[in-house]
Order: sequence, then structure tokens, then C-alpha cells
Amino acid sequence: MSGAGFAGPPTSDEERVVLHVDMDCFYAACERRREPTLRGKPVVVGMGYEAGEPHGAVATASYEAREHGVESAQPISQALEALPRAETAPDDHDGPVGHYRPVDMAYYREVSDEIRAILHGVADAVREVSIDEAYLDVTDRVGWHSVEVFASSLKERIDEEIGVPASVGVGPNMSVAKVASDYDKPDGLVVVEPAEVREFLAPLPVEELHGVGPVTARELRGMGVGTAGDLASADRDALVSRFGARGGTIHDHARGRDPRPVEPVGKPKSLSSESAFTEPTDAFDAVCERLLRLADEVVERTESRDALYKTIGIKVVRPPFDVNTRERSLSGPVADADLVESVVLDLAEEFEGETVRKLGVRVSNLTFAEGTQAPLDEWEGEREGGVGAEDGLDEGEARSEGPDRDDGRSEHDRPADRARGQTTFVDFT
DNA sequence: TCTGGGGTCCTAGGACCC
DNA sequence: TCTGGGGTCCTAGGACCC
Repeated sequence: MSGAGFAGPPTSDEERVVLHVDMDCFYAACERRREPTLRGKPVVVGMGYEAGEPHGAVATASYEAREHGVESAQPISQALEALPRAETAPDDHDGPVGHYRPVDMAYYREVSDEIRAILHGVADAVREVSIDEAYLDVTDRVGWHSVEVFASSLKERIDEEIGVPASVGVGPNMSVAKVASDYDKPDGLVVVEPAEVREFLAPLPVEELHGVGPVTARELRGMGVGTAGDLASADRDALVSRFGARGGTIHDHARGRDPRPVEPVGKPKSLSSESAFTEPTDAFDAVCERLLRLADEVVERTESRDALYKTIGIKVVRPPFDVNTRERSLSGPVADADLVESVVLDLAEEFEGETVRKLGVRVSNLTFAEGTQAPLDEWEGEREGGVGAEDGLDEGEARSEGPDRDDGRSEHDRPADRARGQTTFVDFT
């Protein structure tokens, strides 16, 4: 990232001991935790799903449910065909049945918090990637000779104290640990010592590597690269010219190299809400109504996180799957619900009369009112007024505050920016 | 996979500045 | 007025991850 390499913790791979802890079918496991009779049975957790209803999509399916053809991201209606609801299956139905539950994020977060507490207790550095997944750097606590025992007892602790199963992978860096945890799911424990890395990775299909998705995998196959071993011995320059920076990254990963330190994830860079229509619509008033609802949701979340935003955008997905994004940047960070609504509606106008299947609202270029102490801000005192609706755009201050802001711009440049911003502002009011 | 929702990072062209 | 290089920000789209 920072090519200049200011801060950079040590990145020499070989000596680190990194765990990747990945909960198995986490949502389904949580449902079983509070409803133990579900253990061993097919469980389907649906988002946008309500008890007894056919709509929504599969968020998580337990392995038992997967055996019957239920897949993640599948429409619930389709899952129901493969696996009828236990409660309402016809009496004469003698095939397998599934237990369907709506997503309950608040509960899953509680469970996740308990797990997190355990993880932080056993590692020096923890990176929580998502609600059900984390990397741990335990270099200073455990050596390779004892890490298997360590990981195994961590798994046991999570299982006994929290009541959900986890798979754990261990490697000399995040990339290898990640592949290792996937290798033997569920309830797996795989340790890959530095000397074994290349051998371990070589036979795996390229898409097992972090950063290789379906598109890249297809292209790689076209180049005759099917396994991580092939990729490891491929020509780096060719990869970079084909895939850009990612080409270098996946080449590294295929060779078992990953210099990224295990560090906590920072503040979010954007916040968004999306929602799909049950049926694509060309009714512009319905589109606007939905956009305003999404705008409300996003604004509410920015408020609860004390976030200011400089850029407001929408996403309009037209059938079959044509994604369009539009965004507009303001002159400085604001927190202004009315402004979000007017910008969103303004950006939407272009799509009046179009058929849309899905909409989204997003704010980005975030700054955080509370977290501004930081060593970031050399121009202290510049942003105290930011939160207010009216003064948010004033003063021409409050340009972005990233650590990497350059300042090739001199002082007298900024009034021009301000003028531009004011114009923008006036357009919507 | 007839494709749900919330994110991250990268790329590339154009505007604009020095 | 022309030419040119270096740099940032903005916007739109794409790939990927969970």
C-alpha cells in the first residue's frame, strides 16, 4: 500500500505464525445454539425471509441442507423445492425436510462478540474480517512445534464455551492460513509450516486462492494455468500485464507469500444500503420512494457511527444485470439527511422511465467526527464545524483529511474549490 | 447459479493545477 | 501561443470477498 513504507510493521514472512479462524455455517450454528433440537438437521437461514413465507434468499445453509441441494444466495422459493419446510411438509412427504429461520443479526453479533473476546485473549494481533472470521498473529506466543495443540485447544474452547464449531488454518501468513482453514471444512484444523507451503498449495485449483475469483480463474485456465503450482511458476510480468496489480498479488499468494501484517480493520470507507424489487419496475415514483427509504437507512447508520461523508451515490441495476452507478462529491464532509435525499433524487432522474430490478444508496469519502484526534490532522482546528447541515459546506475547509493528502495545493487554491462546492450545494436546495 | 446485501480495492479517462 | 511533464481529484465500472 504505502509504497514509501513509513510505518510498515515487519513483513518478513517466514517467522510469523498466523491463524485463520472461520466459523462453520455461522448463522445456522447460532440458530442451533439457541435451539439445540436443530443439531444434526438441515437448517436454512434466509435473509429477507419471514417465517412461513417463500421470499428471500439463503444466507447460510447447514451442511445437511447443502446435501439436498440448498445453496447460499439461492432464492428461498428454490430452496423450498429442494427441501420442503419441516413445519408444513405434507403428511405423505417422506423425504428430507429443512428448518427455515430468518436472519437475526443482533443475536449473531452477540455470539460473535463472545468469540471475539476469546480470540483477543489468545493473540497479540487480531484482524476481524467479518462476523464469523478472523486472523490471529500468535508469533510471540506459540512456536511451530506447539501450534497444533494451541489451535486445537482454541477450537475446543470456542466449541465448549460458545457452542459453535470453527475451522482453523495455520500458516506463515494470512493468505496461507486462509487456504488452510478452507482445506478441511467443517470442523477442520490444518497446519502448514513454512517449509511445506509450496507443496501444500501446488495441487490446489487456482480459485482456492484468496483473490482469484471466477473471472480470473477462467482467464488463467485460458493461459494454461489451472493450479496454484502452475500459477506459482508462471511469468510474473505476464500476470501483471494481464491482471494489473492483482496479477502480482495472486502470484505471491500462489507462492505462499503474503506480506500483509495481521492488523485490525480500520474505519469503514463507505456505507451503503441496497434492495431489490420482487419484480422489476419502471414506475419512477416507486423507484424514488425506494431510494428515499435506502437513503434514510444509510443516513441513520452514518449518524450512529458519527460519520461525515463527502460523496453521495446511487446504484441502479437494470435487467438482466446491468449495474449503473452515479455519484457526486461535495466540497467537504457533511452529515445532512436532506442533502442526501436531494442528491439521490437528482442522480436518479437520468433513469426515469427505465426498468430497474435493484437500487442502492451509498455514501463514501467518510470521515469520523470522533476519531479525528489522530496524528492525521496536521491542520488541526479545521473541521470542528463539520457536522451541522448548514455549515458543513462552509469555510472551504474540510477537504479530505486522509493521511496521504498531498499539499501541492496552496492556500489560495481552495476558495475555488469552495465556490465549486457551493454551486453544487445550491443546485439541490 | 437467471443472480441478495454490504463491503474493499483497482483501473482508466478526463478535468484541473503547477 | 505551443509544448510537455508531474500530480491530484472525480467518476464509472469491474473483480473479488464474506
